[in-house]
Amino acid sequence: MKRSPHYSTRQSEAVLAYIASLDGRHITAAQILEHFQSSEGHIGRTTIYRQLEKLVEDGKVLRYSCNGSPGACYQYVGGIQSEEKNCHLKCENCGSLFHLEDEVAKEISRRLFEKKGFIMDNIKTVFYGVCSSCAKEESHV
Amino acid sequence: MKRSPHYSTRQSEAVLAYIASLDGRHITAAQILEHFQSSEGHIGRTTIYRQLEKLVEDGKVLRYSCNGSPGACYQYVGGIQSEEKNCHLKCENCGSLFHLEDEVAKEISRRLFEKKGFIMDNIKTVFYGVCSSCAKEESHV
DNA sequence: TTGCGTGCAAAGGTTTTGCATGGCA
DNA sequence: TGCCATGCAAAACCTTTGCACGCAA
Repeated sequence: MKRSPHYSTRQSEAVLAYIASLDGRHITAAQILEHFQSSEGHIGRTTIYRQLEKLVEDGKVLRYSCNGSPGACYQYVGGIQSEEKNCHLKCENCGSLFHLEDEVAKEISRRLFEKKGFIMDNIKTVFYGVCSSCAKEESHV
Repeated sequence: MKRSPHYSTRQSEAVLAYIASLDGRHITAAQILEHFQSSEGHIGRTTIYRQLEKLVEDGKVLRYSCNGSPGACYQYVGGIQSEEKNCHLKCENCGSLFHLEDEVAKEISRRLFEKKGFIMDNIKTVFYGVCSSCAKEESHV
């Protein structure tokens, strides 16, 4: 659980910059790999996986699987969660990511503790579902 | 996207029966594989994967990834993808997976809907954190 | 100088595919 | 009988590891 200090390298900066530049959209590991194979600033596969691992540990990036397809997806959340350590809501329809107010998160967290003695990790926990805009659209169809 | 008619075979029945017998608990592909390697009614790897694929297409079974661990998880949902299915609590320390009582899940779900208009997907949502037994141990250390 | 970071090659594990055979309807 | 299903072996994937070298602090 302890974190070693991170060195700043060309590769670590580039991976973070790239995934952060997606503005919250998610991307597959394969796509990241491909991006850094082709662009002039080549980065090895191993390094990319290891940087992603660190970003996930740091809570800057989320890792999850997209719809049963093999291969993980990554999504930058560093900007969202920097101040408050909030949970996220992930819309399975449009892919948008929302952050949950601290108040509600705490309430849920407390509930889980009372009922199950479970200490929720706000950074890692992601609620999946359908966001309000998508729910509206679906009801029209 | 079209479905061919399915033949009923010893293997297809056995796979469905096994996963349905878990009463909603999920299971990894590896565990299913193992089960049918060892039990007297041996079923080949390929067949198991293909049966699972069909069950997922039919909506009888859900496939998702358990956190970052490689390998998919499957869960029987019997065609009713209702809001009544349980969420899971995943302990980041010991790795145990717990089920969350329907009552609590509903409460949380309702809260998210009220506050954010977000319709939670109970099946996909996983709460990460530390379970009660691990919390106790940690406090002793 | 120290120890983390990098990247190649190779290993490890999961899932899919080719193909000949078996079995349901 | 006509297809679909099965299962072995092998291929195709995704991710991690071993190891020697590079480089930030």
